[in-house]
Amino acid sequence: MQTLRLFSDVARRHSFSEAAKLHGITQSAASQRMSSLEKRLGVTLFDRSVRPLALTEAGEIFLAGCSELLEQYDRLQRRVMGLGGDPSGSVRVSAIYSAGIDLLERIRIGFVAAHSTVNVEIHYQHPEKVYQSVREHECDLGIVSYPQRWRQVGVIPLRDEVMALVAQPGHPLTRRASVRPTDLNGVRMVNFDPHLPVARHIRSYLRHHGAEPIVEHQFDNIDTIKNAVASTDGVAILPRRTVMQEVEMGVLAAVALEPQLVRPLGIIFRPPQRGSEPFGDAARLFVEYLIEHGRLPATRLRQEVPA
Amino acid sequence: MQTLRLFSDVARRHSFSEAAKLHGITQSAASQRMSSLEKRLGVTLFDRSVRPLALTEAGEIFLAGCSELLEQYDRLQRRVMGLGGDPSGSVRVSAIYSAGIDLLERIRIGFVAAHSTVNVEIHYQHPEKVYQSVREHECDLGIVSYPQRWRQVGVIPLRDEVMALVAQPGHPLTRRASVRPTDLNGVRMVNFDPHLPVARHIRSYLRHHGAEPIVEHQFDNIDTIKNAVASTDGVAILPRRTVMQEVEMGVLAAVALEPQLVRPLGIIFRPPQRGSEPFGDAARLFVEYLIEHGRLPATRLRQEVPA
DNA sequence: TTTTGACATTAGCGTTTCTAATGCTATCAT
DNA sequence: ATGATAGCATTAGAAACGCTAATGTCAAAA
Repeated sequence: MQTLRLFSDVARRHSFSEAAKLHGITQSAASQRMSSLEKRLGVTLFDRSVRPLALTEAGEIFLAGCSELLEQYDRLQRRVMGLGGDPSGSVRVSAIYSAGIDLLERIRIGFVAAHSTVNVEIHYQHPEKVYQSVREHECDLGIVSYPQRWRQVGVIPLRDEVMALVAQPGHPLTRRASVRPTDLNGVRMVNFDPHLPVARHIRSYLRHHGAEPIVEHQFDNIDTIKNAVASTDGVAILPRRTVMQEVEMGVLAAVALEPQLVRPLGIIFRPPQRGSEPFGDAARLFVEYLIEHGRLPATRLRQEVPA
Repeated sequence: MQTLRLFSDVARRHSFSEAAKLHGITQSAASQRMSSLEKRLGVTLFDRSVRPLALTEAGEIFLAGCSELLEQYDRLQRRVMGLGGDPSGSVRVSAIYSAGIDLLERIRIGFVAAHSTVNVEIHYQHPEKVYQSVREHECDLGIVSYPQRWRQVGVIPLRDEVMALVAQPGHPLTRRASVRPTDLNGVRMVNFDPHLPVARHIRSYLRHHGAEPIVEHQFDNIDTIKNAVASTDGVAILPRRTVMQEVEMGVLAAVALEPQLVRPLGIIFRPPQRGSEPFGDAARLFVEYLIEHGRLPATRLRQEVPA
């Protein structure tokens, strides 16, 4: 049983040493246990010939089964131990960078304060990696923008983030109370990398409202965009929340867009296979907390942007 | 894992020593392992103060969970090992005495011949015990007559056994090609114990056809009834199949009943709980074999007896 | 009450599994 | 290319764990 748990951790982290540390044993012990597990099963579970350790096909299957098995065992143990109380265990979250490290960290801290038996790990990654992590059992849930009910993932809408026009404090457009898309005609703009969902939605928003800004640069990460805007005369459309701090410090200025543009954030998870629960108890608890505390205090009605 | 398997066997057999033998270890080892399991869980699983060892409430819950878990693990292991072949493991069957030791044994032998990796154990018990065994996870499936979709068990009809009038070879009624219920008026009869379902159905059959035999004795077991009939002038209504041998040997005579009376046999099983399969792979295979080979060569249409 | 069967307990031993140290190899940076 | 680095494999020895055998205890049956 403990060996399965070790396997699960090794597989998710793609590392013997990390998993070993986590279990309080040496890397050597982990290696030996995994070898003997493979011998028992008569199957190679890992591909050791590549450096971020990979799983073989059999390993993938075994990982999926193990996750389910372990969760089930934990549930059983909890039931038998008569604990109606908090579940224990870990929740692994993969989030896109721009989900807001500050926001998620605040939520995480509040959560572990309320449920001290649960450990929450958040990894920030590129959107593609988030989907992949969820599909490959490397995490319990993912947080992405514009969640798509893609094959192999389920979706829970989380919140709509209001987008705002961002520019240097001295920029002419920042004088106004709000900016309309047509005001951006001919304005130099910094946008997201075109293969990020958010970039496609912004372009679509602009095109449908007849705006044709000059896209000067494209970055795949919010911080770089903020830096670019702060040091040039370009503008950008970013989630208002992500620039709050810079606005207060006077480094950037933000102006409301008219009509409003929102970026939906959502939780994605691997949908239940035949007969398994979508989340483990710890993960479910966290999702509930996330929905409760992660929504905007006063959520405005979500406004659809024509695709 | 192996400990869970041991627990499962101990719980089902209500015996440390038997389970230990089954696992090729000493009773002492089994005792120690179970103690340590209890310590790990922080719960008492067994009630050791009664002699056929009992399970505590927590033990019952844990057993149900373990069964599920172990089956799931076996499935996973098989998948990973790339075996699309026969499942391995044990199938535990509880059957009523009168299901026919000869019939079931023949089926069992045929089955293990075809699937050598599967072990089949059949226990013959009283009907109540069979239901209890199924409900309490002590077996994978049960075989009973007049299966009732009682709470907590699922039902698969297996076969209808034709009932016949049985008497000493010299008895007047055995001269005839068939016997009608009214012919039994005033005849001395040996019947099943009234709290067996089959007895209630026979009485109901007789009453609805206006027959009023004199019920002289009541036994809860077919062999005793056969003995009683063979050594007195009483008659009995028994499944024809169960007296074939005695008829051939000239110890008993059997005559068809008109209208026909049948006793349905069925398979009972504990219905799937949330998300678990109704049978393990080995058990499913056996059930399929049972249905295939356990039905009468030419099954006559089942004839309902008004309740 | 006595007997019997079954579980608990203990000590000692054997196997398993761990650690520590070292070697090997894939990746990365220069 | 070439060396540096990180991570896994392998080994031997040590610690830990689980098993057996023997004995004690208690519930159920006679």
